[in-house]
Amino acid sequence: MRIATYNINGIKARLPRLLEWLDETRPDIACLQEIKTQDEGFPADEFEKLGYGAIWHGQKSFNGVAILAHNAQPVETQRGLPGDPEDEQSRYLEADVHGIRVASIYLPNGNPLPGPKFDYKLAWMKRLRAHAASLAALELPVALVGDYNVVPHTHDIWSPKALLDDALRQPESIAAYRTLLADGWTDALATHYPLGGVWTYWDYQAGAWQQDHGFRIDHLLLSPVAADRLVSCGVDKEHRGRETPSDHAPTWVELG
DNA sequence: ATGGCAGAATTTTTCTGA
Repeated sequence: MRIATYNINGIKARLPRLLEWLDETRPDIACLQEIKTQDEGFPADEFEKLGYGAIWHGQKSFNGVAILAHNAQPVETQRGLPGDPEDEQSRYLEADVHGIRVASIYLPNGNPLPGPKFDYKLAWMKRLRAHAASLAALELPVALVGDYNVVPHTHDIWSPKALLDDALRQPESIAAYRTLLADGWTDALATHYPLGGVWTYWDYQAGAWQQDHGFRIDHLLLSPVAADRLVSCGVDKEHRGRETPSDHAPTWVELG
């Protein structure tokens, strides 16, 4: 079974690319981020034609997450990250499907820093850790996948000097990510490619794609039971080089 | 020190992203 995460940067602008990717790679579960539409604008019919059931949590202009499942309808278990009733941003959606509990995560970027956006990022990561701990107690395998907006190591970016002043590479952001992993979550790509050098994002600007100036921020975190089933994982890098692409590439795990 | 690009909603600009 393959589970993929894909920050599509706008589901309306990206629909042809997204349908093409689904048709070509047929993931069993696809978690999407940055759908950038209100609930009414979600093109569920288009996914149904390809045999995908879907749930989504939209928001006007920004954010927004969704979960697609091949030949199945995801059963929603959580909408919005618990822990702050005043947080109205659509960044977390969770479901049971194909025998696994899966969450689609769009973690706050946190720029600029210092400031309220960076504070929000760190508070969000703290809430995620608490909620993840409650999921770890389940009997089901669990996968927390999405755009974490954290570059975990210096070997996860094209140059260790890049983004040093950015929220994606701040010591506090990285520490919060490592604390989450220390609770027992496996970063699938980090485990499979321990030397790094694997990118999931390339900026639209300054010829980043052409020069392979990327970094790794899309992560698939597996509970111990799910991690035991990890067969392979990777990035559908070629899709980043197509016409009018997202700035992220689809990233996936194969579980046995 | 700054720009470079892209998407959304409109406002031919502004905000957000990473």
